[in-house]
Amino acid sequence: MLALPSSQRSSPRRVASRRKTLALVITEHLRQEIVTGVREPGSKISEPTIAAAHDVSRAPVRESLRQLEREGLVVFDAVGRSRVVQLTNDDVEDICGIRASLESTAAGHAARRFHAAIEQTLRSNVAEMEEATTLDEVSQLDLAFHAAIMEASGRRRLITAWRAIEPQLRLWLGTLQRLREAISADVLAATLAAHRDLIDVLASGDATAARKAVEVHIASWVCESGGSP
Amino acid sequence: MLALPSSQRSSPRRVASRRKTLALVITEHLRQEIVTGVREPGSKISEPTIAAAHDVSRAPVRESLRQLEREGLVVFDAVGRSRVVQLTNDDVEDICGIRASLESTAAGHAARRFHAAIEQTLRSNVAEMEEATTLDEVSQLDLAFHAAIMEASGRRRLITAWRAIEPQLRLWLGTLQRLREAISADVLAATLAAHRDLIDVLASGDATAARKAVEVHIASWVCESGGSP
DNA sequence: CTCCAAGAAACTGTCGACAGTTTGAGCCTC
DNA sequence: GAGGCTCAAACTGTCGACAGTTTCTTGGAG
Repeated sequence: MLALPSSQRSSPRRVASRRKTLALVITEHLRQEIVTGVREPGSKISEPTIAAAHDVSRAPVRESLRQLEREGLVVFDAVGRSRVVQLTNDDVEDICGIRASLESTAAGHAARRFHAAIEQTLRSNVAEMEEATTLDEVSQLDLAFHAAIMEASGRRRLITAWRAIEPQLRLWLGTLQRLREAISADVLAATLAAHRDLIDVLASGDATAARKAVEVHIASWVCESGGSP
Repeated sequence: MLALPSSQRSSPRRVASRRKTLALVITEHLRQEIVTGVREPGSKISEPTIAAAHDVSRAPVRESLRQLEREGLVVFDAVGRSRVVQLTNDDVEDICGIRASLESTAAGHAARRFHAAIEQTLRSNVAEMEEATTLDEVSQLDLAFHAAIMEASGRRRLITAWRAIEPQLRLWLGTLQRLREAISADVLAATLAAHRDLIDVLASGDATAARKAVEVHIASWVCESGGSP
């Protein structure tokens, strides 16, 4: 079963319900397990089991699973059983395509409303990535960088759509990571360079150039290295 | 309150639970009410009220609302209250952009795997549209035409993403409809022509041309007539 | 007549329970 | 030893209930 901070399983439970619903906590936990591969693609997920593991009723678990379905990490069959999604090569290709489109559109908007605070965020992300050592750290920071650009666009709907596929990207990246060992210095250097360039383009305010730059960056990134299992 | 087929409110209720969950029924009903404007954008939605109206408990209602949230028709505030979404002009613009991107990508795939059954579906849709008289009918058929192209792509992920925004498109189209009265003959003719051309391009198997054609078609369609309230 | 406050009403998040269905396991038959 | 059948275990969909909050209402103070 799943490990959980002991505070939560034996305490009155109603304690931590300030704005942080149980469903949210469980969602995050399950998402983590799926993305990191602790739960294998295709493996079954049973509501009662998870409920018991978290010492809660099935209600919040149900909600979590629906949320994860929306994120594309869990799929339900015709009779309502859920399992961890198994991404196909086609899926990955589609996801990357959608992602590229969303991010390049967002970059266009971001270029138009660029300002110091955003630049600050992006630059410190790059700085952190320079220090990063593990492949996992780099991935996290890379996603964070792209997430920051999405936020910078200020477009509610674009952000929503991007959030809906981001977990799948993480899942896929995680799968790849478990196959490789470390990150090649070349790739890291290229990523850093691309990110720096991107910041400059955004700062220039040239929306068209920003869109193009993002498109190129994403296309050159992992997205066509051909999928998983 | 909401009207409902009387069979459902007084009968044993467990009757119709074959594959059709209550949540599904309620989702469809609410979706209909939202896109048709019966429930106004921004209006509050309370679980107990809807549950009572459908003569069910809150559980399926809850699930329905989450589903509608995923479809972008319902939004939840920080304290968990839900309301009908109010689309902004930016939202509409984003949605149309995402839609164009998804559909043009799908058209590319569809062109490569085009076959008689698909052509049949599309052509009969056009035929129906020629007969259509009301603006509503035309809208329905137009959406169905585009949905058919998405299906024809055979790309799971693209279809999922498209389904996630299609209801919002319907909502927005419905809003527009309620402002205008009838459909202009010009627009209808142009749409029909575009759809016929599209079928030919798909049949030719030229993926690049298909992508382009869809992009142009969508761009020329309602999506830039500038939004709602 | 306006503004604030206490109380009531309405809601959401979560729980435990039950019924009908589906999946699995074990046993019996060839 | 393989295959089919029966029964039990496990699951999902739904229900009604309760507790803690938030929101609306109504009465009172200024």
